[in-house]
Amino acid sequence: MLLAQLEAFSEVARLGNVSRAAETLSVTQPALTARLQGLERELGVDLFVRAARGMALTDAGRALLPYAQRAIAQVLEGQKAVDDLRLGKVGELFIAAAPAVSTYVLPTLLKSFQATHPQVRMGVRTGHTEEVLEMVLRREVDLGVGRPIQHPEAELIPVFDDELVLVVSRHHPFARRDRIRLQELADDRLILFDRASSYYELTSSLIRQAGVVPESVIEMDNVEAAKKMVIEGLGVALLPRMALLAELRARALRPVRVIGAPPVRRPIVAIRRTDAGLPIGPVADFLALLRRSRATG
Amino acid sequence: MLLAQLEAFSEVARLGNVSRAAETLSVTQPALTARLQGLERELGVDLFVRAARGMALTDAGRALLPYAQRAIAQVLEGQKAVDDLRLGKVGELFIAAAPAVSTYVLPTLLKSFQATHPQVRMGVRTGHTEEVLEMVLRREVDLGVGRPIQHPEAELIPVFDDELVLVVSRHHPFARRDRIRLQELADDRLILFDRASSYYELTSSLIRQAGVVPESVIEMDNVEAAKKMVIEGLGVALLPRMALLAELRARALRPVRVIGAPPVRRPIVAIRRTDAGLPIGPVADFLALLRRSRATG
DNA sequence: AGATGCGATCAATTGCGCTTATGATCGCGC
DNA sequence: GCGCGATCATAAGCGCAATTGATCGCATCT
Repeated sequence: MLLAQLEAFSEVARLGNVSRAAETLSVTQPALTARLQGLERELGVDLFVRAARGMALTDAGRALLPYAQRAIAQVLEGQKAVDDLRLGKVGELFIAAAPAVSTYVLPTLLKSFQATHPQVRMGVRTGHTEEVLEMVLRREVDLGVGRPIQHPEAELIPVFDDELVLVVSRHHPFARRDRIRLQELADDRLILFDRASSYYELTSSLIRQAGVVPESVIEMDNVEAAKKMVIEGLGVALLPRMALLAELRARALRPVRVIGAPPVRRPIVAIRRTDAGLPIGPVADFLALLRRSRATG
Repeated sequence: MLLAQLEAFSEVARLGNVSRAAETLSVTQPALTARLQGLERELGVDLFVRAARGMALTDAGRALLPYAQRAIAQVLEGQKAVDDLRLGKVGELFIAAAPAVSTYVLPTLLKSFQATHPQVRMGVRTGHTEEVLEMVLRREVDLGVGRPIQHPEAELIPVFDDELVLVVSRHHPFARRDRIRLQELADDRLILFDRASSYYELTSSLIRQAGVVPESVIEMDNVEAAKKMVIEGLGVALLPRMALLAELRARALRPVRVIGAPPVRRPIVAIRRTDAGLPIGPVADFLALLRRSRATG
């Protein structure tokens, strides 16, 4: 049985006239006649009584009509559901993100996403990249955001590069200078944060690599506290740029470039299950937003 | 969009495997692949992620699946509904019938019909043939049963011929004789029934035609009373055979043939709206039963 | 590394529906 | 009463698309 036959049946039943139904369906009248005959042949009953005045439903036709209409309606609704999803109108967007992303990137992004996708249910879960990967693999979230991590069932989509920025307080001597030499850091107190974060390792190795042994080190367990310490003039810190946007803009913290030390860039990637296919709908839209957000970083 | 595409989609989604789905659908694997690709092209989204292990639904596929399944289910249920109707399993059988039919024919018939069609809702309305016609035209009933009556929107289907039978009591002198001459009736009391019925006219004209003026006439308004009168020996009566089946079988009434007077036969017909099409299902089954019942008359 | 399973692709064929054109029937109006 | 318009059915030709069997490419498993 063909959907076209049911549409023909439904439309002819509605209009009681093959020729007019042919117009509204944009086919020729013989084509419709053939569809109806095919349907009647397949079902083994007459669906219409042919009169000079047109077509009238038989009992069998009356019995079939509601089923045909419901079948057609389901197809249309299905198309609409897929369209809505494809266009990102409806759906879900659950994201797992690393703490820095979750704290400093997502709020702004999700706000503007919510504005353009009011019907999309959203949710965020925070964890380190390994946990993000787990949540993606367990399908607890539609998308993960974190640093690159390899797994056969996960694929990574580059999103933007974060950068470790050396910052000092506005009153610090370095604040007036464009750039300094790494050795000058030896006199400063270095503020590290979150042993569990990948930044810790990066920061430490950078320092060690330069043979600089800072006079003292303060270890914090979160970025927010570290920033406060720097602002209060307790030391300098290498912090991810995405965590500093507000303070840099307000000039509460000043970036300092280190001569000879190339910027430490860390790619941020989106993590998807390999078997989820190309992102569509809300996920695709959010990914695009995420990549554009590089400009704001 | 084709129903075949939705079936392909649904089955592949169920089995996660194009080749196996092709088997259960009795088509080749490339055919299924083509259907899926066509559906994806039409919807503008991927429905499956192709992996070495098979096919996995995408979000879009998951969104579409319930609609596809419901559409298919509606089609199947529609087929079943038509089949049930065609085979007379379900449906309605509302009959309008002339009084004699309603009283003497339908009870037996509907009893056996009910036995073979337990799921069919039945109903009977009684009226003279003109009223039966009206009920048919107003679609209050599926079928009328009565004497022939012409109307442009009604068609008549011969069912059986009823016969007017001259009956006498078992003690009547005629009871021992095969046949009598019409003139012999002159000595008898003639029992007529129901001025409103067509039988009245027929009976009267038969008598008048023979030039016989019965000694006396008793007029009853129903067949049942008339039969009782005859049984009690109060006279003779010309009554429809279908109203006499029980008494003839019990030999409480005896039929008498009148020499030279051909049997008065009256066709009983079924009455259907012209625009209702060929009877199917319960109506068709009952019609067949009705025509076979001629044997019992 | 070879074998296996799976889906995509290819080329030839078939079938089926669509369109245009024509026929058949009926009701209606002049 | 006869032609005309409306309506659905039929016929013939065409073209698209589905089917098929074979083959390819890829990935995984052994």
